[in-house]
Amino acid sequence: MSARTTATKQKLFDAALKLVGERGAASVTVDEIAAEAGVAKGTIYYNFASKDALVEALLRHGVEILAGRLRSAEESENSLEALVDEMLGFWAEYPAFGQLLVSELWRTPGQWHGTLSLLRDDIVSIVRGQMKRLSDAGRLPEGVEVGTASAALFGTLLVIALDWQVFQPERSRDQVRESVMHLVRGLGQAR
Amino acid sequence: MSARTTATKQKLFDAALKLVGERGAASVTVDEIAAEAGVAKGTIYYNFASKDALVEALLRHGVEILAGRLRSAEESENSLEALVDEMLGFWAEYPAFGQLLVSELWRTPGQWHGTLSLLRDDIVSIVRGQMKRLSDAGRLPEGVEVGTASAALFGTLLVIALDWQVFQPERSRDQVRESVMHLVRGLGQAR
DNA sequence: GAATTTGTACTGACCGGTCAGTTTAAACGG
DNA sequence: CCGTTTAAACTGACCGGTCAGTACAAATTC
Repeated sequence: MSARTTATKQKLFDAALKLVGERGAASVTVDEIAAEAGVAKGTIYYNFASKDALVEALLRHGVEILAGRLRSAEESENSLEALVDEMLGFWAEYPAFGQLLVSELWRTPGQWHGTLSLLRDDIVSIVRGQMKRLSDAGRLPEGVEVGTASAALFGTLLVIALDWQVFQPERSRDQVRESVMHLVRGLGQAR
Repeated sequence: MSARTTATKQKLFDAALKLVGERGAASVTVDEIAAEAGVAKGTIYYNFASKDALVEALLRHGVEILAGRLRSAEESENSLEALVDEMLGFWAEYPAFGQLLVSELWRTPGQWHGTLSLLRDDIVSIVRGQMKRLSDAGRLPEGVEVGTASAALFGTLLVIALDWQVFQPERSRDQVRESVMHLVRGLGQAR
Protein backbone atom coordinates (compact mmCIF):
# COMPACT_ATOMS: atom_id res chain seq x y z
CA MET A 1 0.00 0.00 0.00
CA SER A 2 1.49 3.30 -1.17
CA ALA A 3 2.02 6.26 1.11
CA ARG A 4 -0.57 8.17 -0.88
CA THR A 5 -3.17 5.48 -0.38
CA THR A 6 -2.43 5.34 3.32
CA ALA A 7 -2.91 9.08 3.58
CA THR A 8 -6.20 8.91 1.71
CA LYS A 9 -7.51 6.15 3.91
CA GLN A 10 -6.49 8.12 6.98
CA LYS A 11 -8.39 11.16 5.71
CA LEU A 12 -11.41 8.96 5.12
CA PHE A 13 -11.17 7.43 8.59
CA ASP A 14 -10.96 10.86 10.19
CA ALA A 15 -13.91 12.19 8.24
CA ALA A 16 -16.04 9.08 8.69
CA LEU A 17 -15.25 8.91 12.38
CA LYS A 18 -16.32 12.48 12.95
CA LEU A 19 -19.60 12.22 11.06
CA VAL A 20 -20.55 8.67 11.95
CA GLY A 21 -19.72 9.17 15.60
CA GLU A 22 -21.88 12.25 15.78
CA ARG A 23 -24.89 11.19 13.77
CA GLY A 24 -24.79 7.43 13.46
CA ALA A 25 -23.68 5.22 10.61
CA ALA A 26 -27.07 4.95 8.98
CA SER A 27 -27.83 8.64 8.70
CA VAL A 28 -24.50 9.79 7.29
CA THR A 29 -24.25 9.75 3.50
CA VAL A 30 -21.26 8.70 1.48
CA ASP A 31 -21.28 12.08 -0.26
CA GLU A 32 -20.94 13.80 3.10
CA ILE A 33 -17.99 11.66 4.10
CA ALA A 34 -16.31 12.39 0.77
CA ALA A 35 -16.88 16.12 1.18
CA GLU A 36 -15.61 16.11 4.77
CA ALA A 37 -12.49 14.24 3.71
CA GLY A 38 -11.97 16.52 0.72
CA VAL A 39 -12.01 13.59 -1.63
CA ALA A 40 -14.09 12.51 -4.60
CA LYS A 41 -16.87 10.03 -4.03
CA GLY A 42 -15.26 7.62 -6.46
CA THR A 43 -12.15 7.50 -4.29
CA ILE A 44 -14.16 6.00 -1.47
CA TYR A 45 -15.36 3.22 -3.72
CA TYR A 46 -11.87 2.75 -5.11
CA ASN A 47 -10.55 2.16 -1.58
CA PHE A 48 -13.50 0.39 0.02
CA ALA A 49 -16.02 -2.05 -1.33
CA SER A 50 -19.00 -0.32 0.26
CA LYS A 51 -20.10 2.12 2.92
CA ASP A 52 -20.45 -0.77 5.33
CA ALA A 53 -16.94 -1.96 4.56
CA LEU A 54 -15.61 1.52 5.31
CA VAL A 55 -17.31 1.58 8.68
CA GLU A 56 -16.13 -1.90 9.49
CA ALA A 57 -12.55 -0.97 8.63
CA LEU A 58 -12.98 2.07 10.83
CA LEU A 59 -14.08 -0.07 13.76
CA ARG A 60 -11.12 -2.41 13.29
CA HIS A 61 -8.73 0.49 12.96
CA GLY A 62 -9.96 2.15 16.16
CA VAL A 63 -9.85 -1.01 18.23
CA GLU A 64 -6.38 -1.72 16.90
CA ILE A 65 -5.16 1.62 18.19
CA LEU A 66 -6.82 1.14 21.56
CA ALA A 67 -5.51 -2.40 21.98
CA GLY A 68 -2.02 -1.28 21.01
CA ARG A 69 -2.05 1.45 23.60
CA LEU A 70 -3.34 -0.83 26.31
CA ARG A 71 -0.63 -3.36 25.59
CA SER A 72 2.09 -0.76 25.69
CA ALA A 73 0.65 0.68 28.90
CA GLU A 74 0.82 -2.81 30.33
CA GLU A 75 4.46 -3.06 29.35
CA SER A 76 5.55 0.21 30.87
CA GLU A 77 3.61 -0.09 34.11
CA ASN A 78 1.96 -3.33 34.98
CA SER A 79 -1.14 -2.22 36.91
CA LEU A 80 -4.86 -1.98 36.53
CA GLU A 81 -4.71 1.71 37.19
CA ALA A 82 -2.34 2.29 34.31
CA LEU A 83 -4.76 0.44 32.07
CA VAL A 84 -7.69 2.53 33.25
CA ASP A 85 -5.77 5.73 32.77
CA GLU A 86 -4.73 4.79 29.26
CA MET A 87 -8.25 3.85 28.33
CA LEU A 88 -9.69 7.09 29.63
CA GLY A 89 -7.06 8.94 27.65
CA PHE A 90 -8.03 7.09 24.51
CA TRP A 91 -11.70 7.99 24.87
CA ALA A 92 -10.73 11.58 25.54
CA GLU A 93 -8.72 11.62 22.33
CA TYR A 94 -11.28 9.82 20.17
CA PRO A 95 -14.69 10.73 21.60
CA ALA A 96 -16.44 10.03 18.32
CA PHE A 97 -15.10 6.50 18.33
CA GLY A 98 -16.71 5.98 21.70
CA GLN A 99 -20.01 7.22 20.33
CA LEU A 100 -19.75 4.93 17.33
CA LEU A 101 -18.85 1.93 19.45
CA VAL A 102 -21.52 2.44 22.07
CA SER A 103 -24.23 2.78 19.48
CA GLU A 104 -23.28 -0.38 17.62
CA LEU A 105 -21.75 -2.73 20.16
CA TRP A 106 -24.96 -4.07 21.68
CA ARG A 107 -27.04 -4.11 18.50
CA THR A 108 -28.16 -7.71 18.52
CA PRO A 109 -28.26 -8.78 14.88
CA GLY A 110 -26.55 -5.70 13.48
CA GLN A 111 -24.40 -5.92 10.38
CA TRP A 112 -21.24 -5.56 12.51
CA HIS A 113 -22.24 -7.74 15.40
CA GLY A 114 -19.88 -10.54 14.48
CA THR A 115 -16.93 -8.24 13.96
CA LEU A 116 -17.71 -6.25 17.08
CA SER A 117 -17.93 -9.33 19.27
CA LEU A 118 -14.38 -10.22 18.32
CA LEU A 119 -13.12 -6.68 18.75
CA ARG A 120 -14.75 -6.42 22.14
CA ASP A 121 -13.00 -9.61 23.15
CA ASP A 122 -9.64 -8.13 22.13
CA ILE A 123 -10.05 -5.31 24.60
CA VAL A 124 -11.82 -7.18 27.38
CA SER A 125 -9.23 -9.94 27.36
CA ILE A 126 -6.46 -7.42 27.98
CA VAL A 127 -8.38 -6.02 30.93
CA ARG A 128 -9.13 -9.53 32.12
CA GLY A 129 -5.43 -10.38 32.09
CA GLN A 130 -4.69 -7.54 34.48
CA MET A 131 -7.63 -8.42 36.66
CA LYS A 132 -6.61 -12.03 36.87
CA ARG A 133 -3.33 -10.93 38.42
CA LEU A 134 -5.29 -9.05 41.09
CA SER A 135 -7.49 -12.04 41.65
CA ASP A 136 -4.55 -14.43 41.94
CA ALA A 137 -3.03 -12.10 44.48
CA GLY A 138 -6.25 -12.34 46.46
CA ARG A 139 -6.86 -8.64 46.07
CA LEU A 140 -10.36 -8.95 44.64
CA PRO A 141 -13.41 -9.20 46.91
CA GLU A 142 -14.81 -12.71 46.92
CA GLY A 143 -17.87 -13.23 44.75
CA VAL A 144 -16.49 -10.97 42.03
CA GLU A 145 -15.84 -13.00 38.90
CA VAL A 146 -12.99 -11.84 36.74
CA GLY A 147 -14.85 -12.30 33.47
CA THR A 148 -17.82 -10.25 34.54
CA ALA A 149 -15.79 -7.60 36.27
CA SER A 150 -13.51 -6.95 33.32
CA ALA A 151 -16.42 -6.65 30.91
CA ALA A 152 -18.15 -4.35 33.34
CA LEU A 153 -15.04 -2.21 33.79
CA PHE A 154 -14.62 -1.77 30.07
CA GLY A 155 -18.25 -0.80 29.59
CA THR A 156 -18.26 1.44 32.60
CA LEU A 157 -15.21 3.37 31.46
CA LEU A 158 -16.81 3.82 28.07
CA VAL A 159 -20.02 5.30 29.43
CA ILE A 160 -18.28 7.40 32.04
CA ALA A 161 -16.10 8.90 29.33
CA LEU A 162 -19.12 9.62 27.11
CA ASP A 163 -21.16 11.02 29.95
CA TRP A 164 -18.30 13.24 30.89
CA GLN A 165 -17.89 14.64 27.37
CA VAL A 166 -21.59 15.08 26.69
CA PHE A 167 -23.12 16.04 30.01
CA GLN A 168 -20.26 17.24 32.20
CA PRO A 169 -17.71 18.80 29.85
CA GLU A 170 -16.71 21.29 32.53
CA ARG A 171 -14.95 18.56 34.49
CA SER A 172 -11.26 18.16 33.82
CA ARG A 173 -9.79 14.88 32.72
CA ASP A 174 -7.86 14.73 35.99
CA GLN A 175 -11.06 15.03 37.97
CA VAL A 176 -12.73 12.27 36.02
CA ARG A 177 -9.72 10.04 36.26
CA GLU A 178 -9.56 10.54 40.01
CA SER A 179 -13.24 9.64 40.41
CA VAL A 180 -12.78 6.46 38.47
CA MET A 181 -9.59 5.64 40.30
CA HIS A 182 -11.39 5.91 43.61
CA LEU A 183 -13.76 3.23 42.46
CA VAL A 184 -11.04 1.04 40.99
CA ARG A 185 -8.81 1.35 44.04
CA GLY A 186 -11.76 0.48 46.21
CA LEU A 187 -12.27 -2.61 44.13
CA GLY A 188 -8.62 -3.57 44.16
CA GLN A 189 -8.16 -3.08 47.87
CA ALA A 190 -11.43 -4.28 49.28
CA ARG A 191 -11.43 -6.94 51.99
CA MET B 1 -58.01 9.72 24.10
CA SER B 2 -60.23 6.72 23.33
CA ALA B 3 -59.44 3.19 24.45
CA ARG B 4 -59.01 2.26 20.83
CA THR B 5 -56.39 4.91 20.27
CA THR B 6 -54.55 3.92 23.42
CA ALA B 7 -54.42 0.33 22.24
CA THR B 8 -53.14 1.37 18.82
CA LYS B 9 -50.42 3.55 20.29
CA GLN B 10 -49.40 0.69 22.55
CA LYS B 11 -49.12 -1.64 19.58
CA LEU B 12 -47.01 0.96 17.81
CA PHE B 13 -44.77 1.42 20.84
CA ASP B 14 -44.22 -2.32 21.13
CA ALA B 15 -43.44 -2.70 17.46
CA ALA B 16 -41.22 0.36 17.25
CA LEU B 17 -39.35 -0.58 20.41
CA LYS B 18 -38.55 -4.03 19.10
CA LEU B 19 -37.33 -2.89 15.69
CA VAL B 20 -35.68 0.37 16.67
CA GLY B 21 -33.93 -1.22 19.63
CA GLU B 22 -32.52 -3.96 17.47
CA ARG B 23 -31.50 -2.07 14.38
CA GLY B 24 -31.41 1.61 15.27
CA ALA B 25 -33.88 4.39 14.65
CA ALA B 26 -32.42 5.50 11.35
CA SER B 27 -32.38 2.14 9.63
CA VAL B 28 -35.88 1.03 10.54
CA THR B 29 -38.55 2.09 8.06
CA VAL B 30 -41.99 3.33 8.92
CA ASP B 31 -43.44 0.59 6.74
CA GLU B 32 -41.68 -2.04 8.84
CA ILE B 33 -43.03 -0.59 12.06
CA ALA B 34 -46.52 -0.54 10.60
CA ALA B 35 -46.23 -4.15 9.45
CA GLU B 36 -44.86 -5.29 12.81
CA ALA B 37 -47.71 -3.55 14.61
CA GLY B 38 -50.28 -4.97 12.21
CA VAL B 39 -51.45 -1.50 11.26
CA ALA B 40 -51.52 0.56 8.09
CA LYS B 41 -48.82 3.10 7.49
CA GLY B 42 -51.33 5.89 7.52
CA THR B 43 -52.30 5.02 11.06
CA ILE B 44 -48.85 5.91 12.24
CA TYR B 45 -49.15 9.33 10.69
CA TYR B 46 -52.63 9.69 12.10
CA ASN B 47 -51.27 9.13 15.61
CA PHE B 48 -47.87 10.79 15.31
CA ALA B 49 -46.65 13.77 13.39
CA SER B 50 -43.57 12.02 12.03
CA LYS B 51 -41.26 9.08 12.47
CA ASP B 52 -39.11 11.23 14.74
CA ALA B 53 -42.11 12.15 16.86
CA LEU B 54 -42.96 8.49 17.28
CA VAL B 55 -39.47 7.67 18.51
CA GLU B 56 -39.47 10.66 20.83
CA ALA B 57 -42.81 9.60 22.32
CA LEU B 58 -41.36 6.13 22.73
CA LEU B 59 -38.37 7.50 24.63
CA ARG B 60 -40.63 9.53 26.92
CA HIS B 61 -42.91 6.57 27.47
CA GLY B 62 -40.07 4.26 28.42
CA VAL B 63 -38.44 6.69 30.80
CA GLU B 64 -41.81 7.36 32.39
CA ILE B 65 -42.19 3.66 33.16
CA LEU B 66 -38.67 3.38 34.53
CA ALA B 67 -38.99 6.51 36.67
CA GLY B 68 -42.32 5.31 38.02
CA ARG B 69 -40.85 1.99 39.04
CA LEU B 70 -37.84 3.58 40.68
CA ARG B 71 -40.06 5.89 42.69
CA SER B 72 -42.27 3.07 43.86
CA ALA B 73 -39.21 0.98 44.72
CA GLU B 74 -38.02 3.92 46.80
CA GLU B 75 -41.35 3.99 48.61
CA SER B 76 -41.46 0.33 49.49
CA GLU B 77 -37.84 -0.03 50.51
CA ASN B 78 -35.69 3.02 50.89
CA SER B 79 -32.24 1.80 49.87
CA LEU B 80 -29.79 2.08 47.05
CA GLU B 81 -29.83 -1.65 46.61
CA ALA B 82 -33.57 -1.68 46.04
CA LEU B 83 -33.10 0.96 43.37
CA VAL B 84 -30.36 -1.03 41.66
CA ASP B 85 -32.43 -4.16 41.73
CA GLU B 86 -35.46 -2.45 40.26
CA MET B 87 -33.39 -0.90 37.52
CA LEU B 88 -31.80 -4.19 36.57
CA GLY B 89 -35.27 -5.70 36.45
CA PHE B 90 -36.44 -2.97 34.12
CA TRP B 91 -33.59 -3.53 31.70
CA ALA B 92 -34.24 -7.25 31.81
CA GLU B 93 -37.86 -6.63 30.92
CA TYR B 94 -37.24 -4.02 28.20
CA PRO B 95 -33.87 -4.90 26.67
CA ALA B 96 -34.70 -3.15 23.44
CA PHE B 97 -35.29 0.07 25.30
CA GLY B 98 -31.81 -0.18 26.71
CA GLN B 99 -30.43 -0.63 23.22
CA LEU B 100 -32.36 2.36 21.95
CA LEU B 101 -31.28 4.54 24.83
CA VAL B 102 -27.63 3.63 24.72
CA SER B 103 -27.39 4.28 21.02
CA GLU B 104 -28.99 7.72 21.20
CA LEU B 105 -28.17 9.10 24.63
CA TRP B 106 -24.68 10.33 23.91
CA ARG B 107 -25.23 11.44 20.30
CA THR B 108 -24.02 15.00 20.57
CA PRO B 109 -26.26 17.06 18.33
CA GLY B 110 -28.81 14.34 17.64
CA GLN B 111 -32.45 15.19 17.03
CA TRP B 112 -33.37 13.91 20.48
CA HIS B 113 -30.47 15.31 22.43
CA GLY B 114 -32.54 17.96 24.16
CA THR B 115 -35.29 15.56 25.13
CA LEU B 116 -32.83 12.90 26.20
CA SER B 117 -30.90 15.27 28.43
CA LEU B 118 -34.06 15.97 30.38
CA LEU B 119 -35.07 12.32 30.52
CA ARG B 120 -31.63 11.33 31.71
CA ASP B 121 -31.92 13.91 34.47
CA ASP B 122 -35.22 12.40 35.58
CA ILE B 123 -33.57 9.08 36.25
CA VAL B 124 -30.23 10.29 37.50
CA SER B 125 -31.85 12.65 39.99
CA ILE B 126 -33.74 9.76 41.57
CA VAL B 127 -30.51 7.83 41.94
CA ARG B 128 -28.80 10.95 43.22
CA GLY B 129 -31.43 11.35 45.91
CA GLN B 130 -30.67 7.92 47.28
CA MET B 131 -26.97 8.47 47.04
CA LYS B 132 -27.18 11.75 48.88
CA ARG B 133 -28.66 9.90 51.84
CA LEU B 134 -25.64 7.60 51.84
CA SER B 135 -23.33 10.55 51.57
CA ASP B 136 -25.03 12.43 54.42
CA ALA B 137 -24.69 9.32 56.54
CA GLY B 138 -20.96 9.38 55.81
CA ARG B 139 -21.17 6.04 54.11
CA LEU B 140 -19.51 7.13 50.88
CA PRO B 141 -15.73 7.09 50.44
CA GLU B 142 -14.30 10.58 50.47
CA GLY B 143 -13.48 11.99 47.09
CA VAL B 144 -16.56 10.45 45.51
CA GLU B 145 -18.94 13.16 44.35
CA VAL B 146 -22.61 12.33 44.48
CA GLY B 147 -23.39 13.87 41.09
CA THR B 148 -20.70 11.95 39.29
CA ALA B 149 -21.32 8.71 41.11
CA SER B 150 -25.04 8.66 40.43
CA ALA B 151 -24.56 9.35 36.72
CA ALA B 152 -21.89 6.67 36.61
CA LEU B 153 -24.09 4.17 38.42
CA PHE B 154 -26.94 4.72 36.00
CA GLY B 155 -24.69 4.31 32.97
CA THR B 156 -22.91 1.36 34.45
CA LEU B 157 -26.12 -0.51 35.16
CA LEU B 158 -27.25 0.16 31.64
CA VAL B 159 -24.15 -1.28 30.02
CA ILE B 160 -23.91 -4.17 32.42
CA ALA B 161 -27.47 -5.13 31.58
CA LEU B 162 -26.82 -4.87 27.85
CA ASP B 163 -23.56 -6.77 28.05
CA TRP B 164 -25.29 -9.46 30.02
CA GLN B 165 -28.07 -9.87 27.47
CA VAL B 166 -25.87 -9.71 24.40
CA PHE B 167 -22.61 -11.36 25.41
CA GLN B 168 -23.38 -13.41 28.51
CA PRO B 169 -27.00 -14.53 28.16
CA GLU B 170 -26.19 -17.76 30.01
CA ARG B 171 -25.88 -15.86 33.29
CA SER B 172 -29.00 -15.72 35.41
CA ARG B 173 -30.47 -12.45 36.54
CA ASP B 174 -29.67 -13.40 40.13
CA GLN B 175 -26.03 -13.86 39.26
CA VAL B 176 -25.83 -10.50 37.55
CA ARG B 177 -27.65 -8.76 40.37
CA GLU B 178 -25.29 -10.27 42.90
CA SER B 179 -22.22 -9.13 40.96
CA VAL B 180 -23.53 -5.61 40.79
CA MET B 181 -24.56 -5.68 44.42
CA HIS B 182 -21.03 -6.62 45.42
CA LEU B 183 -19.78 -3.49 43.79
CA VAL B 184 -22.54 -1.30 45.21
CA ARG B 185 -22.15 -2.69 48.71
CA GLY B 186 -18.44 -2.12 48.45
CA LEU B 187 -19.13 1.46 47.51
CA GLY B 188 -21.69 1.97 50.25
CA GLN B 189 -19.58 0.44 52.98
CA ALA B 190 -16.13 1.62 52.06
CA ARG B 191 -14.08 3.49 54.60
C1' DG C 1 -87.02 4.00 15.07
C1' DA C 2 -85.52 4.47 10.35
C1' DA C 3 -82.73 7.78 7.86
C1' DT C 4 -79.05 10.92 7.91
C1' DT C 5 -75.18 13.39 9.60
C1' DT C 6 -70.91 13.79 12.16
C1' DG C 7 -66.50 12.66 14.18
C1' DT C 8 -62.90 9.58 14.85
C1' DA C 9 -59.85 6.04 13.52
C1' DC C 10 -57.84 3.74 9.99
C1' DT C 11 -56.35 2.32 5.11
C1' DG C 12 -53.00 1.73 1.33
C1' DA C 13 -51.80 3.36 -3.26
C1' DC C 14 -49.07 6.88 -4.64
C1' DC C 15 -45.50 10.76 -5.12
C1' DG C 16 -41.21 13.01 -4.89
C1' DG C 17 -36.86 13.13 -2.95
C1' DT C 18 -32.74 10.81 -1.34
C1' DC C 19 -28.88 8.03 -1.51
C1' DA C 20 -25.73 3.87 -2.30
C1' DG C 21 -23.40 2.54 -5.86
C1' DT C 22 -21.88 2.79 -11.10
C1' DT C 23 -19.80 4.58 -15.11
C1' DT C 24 -16.63 7.10 -17.81
C1' DA C 25 -13.14 9.89 -19.57
C1' DA C 26 -9.68 12.50 -18.25
C1' DA C 27 -5.92 14.07 -15.10
C1' DC C 28 -2.23 13.19 -11.81
C1' DG C 29 1.97 11.45 -9.68
C1' DG C 30 5.87 8.62 -8.39
C1' DC D 1 3.28 3.74 -17.33
C1' DC D 2 0.31 2.13 -13.81
C1' DG D 3 -1.92 2.78 -9.70
C1' DT D 4 -4.65 6.36 -7.88
C1' DT D 5 -7.69 10.25 -7.86
C1' DT D 6 -11.10 13.47 -9.94
C1' DA D 7 -15.46 15.35 -11.52
C1' DA D 8 -19.83 14.74 -12.97
C1' DA D 9 -23.62 12.54 -14.66
C1' DC D 10 -26.58 8.68 -14.05
C1' DT D 11 -29.44 4.62 -12.22
C1' DG D 12 -32.79 2.55 -9.55
C1' DA D 13 -34.30 0.97 -5.24
C1' DC D 14 -35.99 2.63 -1.24
C1' DC D 15 -38.49 5.46 2.03
C1' DG D 16 -40.84 9.41 4.53
C1' DG D 17 -44.84 11.57 4.08
C1' DT D 18 -49.56 12.54 1.77
C1' DC D 19 -54.27 12.09 0.74
C1' DA D 20 -58.66 10.61 -1.01
C1' DG D 21 -61.43 7.34 0.52
C1' DT D 22 -63.44 3.55 3.90
C1' DA D 23 -65.46 1.81 8.35
C1' DC D 24 -68.27 2.42 11.92
C1' DA D 25 -70.35 3.98 15.98
C1' DA D 26 -72.60 7.66 18.22
C1' DA D 27 -75.40 11.65 17.76
C1' DT D 28 -79.20 14.06 15.34
C1' DT D 29 -83.31 14.62 12.75
C1' DC D 30 -87.97 13.76 11.23
